[in-house]
Amino acid sequence: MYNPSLKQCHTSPQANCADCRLASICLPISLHIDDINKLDDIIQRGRPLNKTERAYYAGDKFRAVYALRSGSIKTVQVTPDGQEQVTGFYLPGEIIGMDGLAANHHTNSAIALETSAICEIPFSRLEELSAKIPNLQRRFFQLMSKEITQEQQLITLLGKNSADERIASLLLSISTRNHTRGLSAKEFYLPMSRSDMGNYLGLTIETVSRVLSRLHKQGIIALNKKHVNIEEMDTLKNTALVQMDA
Amino acid sequence: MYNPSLKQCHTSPQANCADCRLASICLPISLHIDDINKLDDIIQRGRPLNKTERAYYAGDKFRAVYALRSGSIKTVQVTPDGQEQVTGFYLPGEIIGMDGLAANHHTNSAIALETSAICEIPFSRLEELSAKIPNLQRRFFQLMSKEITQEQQLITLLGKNSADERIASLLLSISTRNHTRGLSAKEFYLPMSRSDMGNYLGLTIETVSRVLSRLHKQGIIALNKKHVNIEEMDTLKNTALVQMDA
DNA sequence: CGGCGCCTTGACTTGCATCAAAAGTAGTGG
DNA sequence: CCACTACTTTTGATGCAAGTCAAGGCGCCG
Repeated sequence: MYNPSLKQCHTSPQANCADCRLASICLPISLHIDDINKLDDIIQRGRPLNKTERAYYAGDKFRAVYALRSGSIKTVQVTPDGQEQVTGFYLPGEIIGMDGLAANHHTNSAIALETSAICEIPFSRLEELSAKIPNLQRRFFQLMSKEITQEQQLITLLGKNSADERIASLLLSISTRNHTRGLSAKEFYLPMSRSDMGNYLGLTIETVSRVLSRLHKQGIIALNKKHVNIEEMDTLKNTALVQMDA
Repeated sequence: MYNPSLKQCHTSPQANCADCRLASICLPISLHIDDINKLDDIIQRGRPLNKTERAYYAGDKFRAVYALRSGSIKTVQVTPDGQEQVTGFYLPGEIIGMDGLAANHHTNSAIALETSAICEIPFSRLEELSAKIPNLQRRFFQLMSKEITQEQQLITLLGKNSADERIASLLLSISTRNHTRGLSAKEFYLPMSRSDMGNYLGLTIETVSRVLSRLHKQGIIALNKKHVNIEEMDTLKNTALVQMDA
């Protein structure tokens, strides 16, 4: 069931962390209420991004990380020979921009897949605050570590798995992450194009389309453009072999 | 030129960070001398690992991260269906174990590829110290971010590049990392087996062997078992297209 | 010197890419 | 509201890079 309340979130830009429906999965996890308010003080909420607009560009000086409040975002790297590689898809409550820390400039661009709202968290302030709030420091270390382990799962997927397994894994990843957000694990929209899926999974657009059609014909998923309904969850999980988790 | 002094490093287990030849590329970068000594106080140096011994096992409770002092290490993930995926190769001065932070247990095993010495850095102490030394906190954030960006480069490599490009990229990665350590960029030993290389790059052992033979026949590299001499650096760089950096 | 891993090489197969074209969808302006 | 254009997706036919299967070589160690 597609939950339109998500769409509405970016219409209340003044919402603070303490009230935010996503607080339980976002940066503030495990913080005391007064620490949440301190965090809230440094967060900047701008106007929503329209589809194809960018939160930051590859090459931009690194100044902040961003929490996605609503919508969805892809991160994209440009290779030296000018090709684009999609490095991740992000859903509300997830943090983007941590790639910029190492070299002090972003190595990815973050592009909105639909109208999206983000909370900008200036990094220098976050650093100061982390030094004062041990749980926040710990939380941020954890978020980066989670990014690392997730990327390792993607590496495994790209290194070892067939086209069918890759697609099934991506569908299940989005399914479980939706579920974590109180949405349906069974029925959801894919915010990205076939081309983005293929790029992310190391497949051509034709292969993505063929695999999705096949899963549809086999009755494992119902598919209408970007709207997916997982009809046989167990079969899909068997196909995936590897569960990429949230 | 293979520099045997590297081999000797693990024979001086009492070395401290301030004296360590690797300090300029390891965790202590940009720390004041007294801060380095504080860091040094929490570091534990055990006996060297023999080949195939593990610094930690996947599933182990996360207690520490580890700086590699000498030798080389691979990190390996086990997929649900029992296959192994090599997720990284590590050289002296590099930090391993940051995968364990997110879930509070390691998701990889760290396996010595040859006799190797490591510095164990208990994480709870590192956290405390990071809160007191801003440069250390920053440095550790940077190391994790670097891990993220490097993995994204590997994802791109696996998603978009041919067998030749993957092998060339790995050779160049090891070359530049050796160079950073004051060793030759041109001539070096590959510490890992063909099987490890293939596993890491998403290729079969036969393909790795064929590509290396081809590079050899073309005169781009000289190859004797694990000993590599890059004869035509520019050609190799052209083959790689993408430079995976240190 | 014989057995066991690791690596190389060759012959054959196959999954996915490539090429091509048509159908579907969205956006724009008259 | 429809016509027109441009983009995305689907489907089909063909080709190729890398996988699989198989055999043999090399080095190491007891």
